[in-house]
Amino acid sequence: MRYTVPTPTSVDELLQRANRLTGQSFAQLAKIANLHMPNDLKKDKGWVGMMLEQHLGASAGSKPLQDFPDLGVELKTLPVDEQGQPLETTFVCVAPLLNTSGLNWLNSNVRNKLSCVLWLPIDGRRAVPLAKRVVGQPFLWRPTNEQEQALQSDWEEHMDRIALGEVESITARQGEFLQIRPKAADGSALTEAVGPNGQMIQVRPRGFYLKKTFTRAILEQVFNAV
DNA sequence: CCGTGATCATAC
DNA sequence: GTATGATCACGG
Repeated sequence: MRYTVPTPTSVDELLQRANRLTGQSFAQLAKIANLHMPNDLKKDKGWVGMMLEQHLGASAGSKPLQDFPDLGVELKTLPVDEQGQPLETTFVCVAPLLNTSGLNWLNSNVRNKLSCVLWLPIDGRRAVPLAKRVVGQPFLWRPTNEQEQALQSDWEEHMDRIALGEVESITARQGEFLQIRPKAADGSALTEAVGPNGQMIQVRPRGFYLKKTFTRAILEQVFNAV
């Protein structure tokens, strides 16, 4: 039997539910959800995120939508170290490589996903057994105008390259806060893109990721507000 | 294969 | 030490 929670009908309800997870260990939460507790995340990289989705009643599925479409809220776990600093970049969504002419920042998937995020900091310390790690203090975040402009600038730079057939020349070093990196099941995954001479080429699918400097600033803004 | 959830692990 | 490029699992 699968553990299901009804999808929250308000942001307040979602926040209350998220707050109740604070301090709970992954072992406790796995038991409640009737989930197998892996020893590590080597072969279960998305385990924590999916478990927490279940606890919060996120709509299942892999649609390119927010986790709580009716509330306009996206859920993101953020693994942090002992000092509360992000341990990983944050995946946002797949990067469109084809038919990009009608796309702009305002209708982009990146903006939609990041317009309102329920961040769930989690203990990401590898030295701590997975079962003993705990959920941190969740918080709801909307980008400031400044943050959104920075993201838009990066997004436009990346999309220009893609539109010009330069996807293969994009590296993760580009973009101040938003980077593009491969995103695939393995090296055999291929998708179509525009090549340097406007022809179709096959490339590894790409995804948008937030660099750690960006999520670190969000954490500081929220927890170290002076 | 695509998009969801991400972390792994090696090159730097 | 850490970021980049690679990879893992799953539902559809």
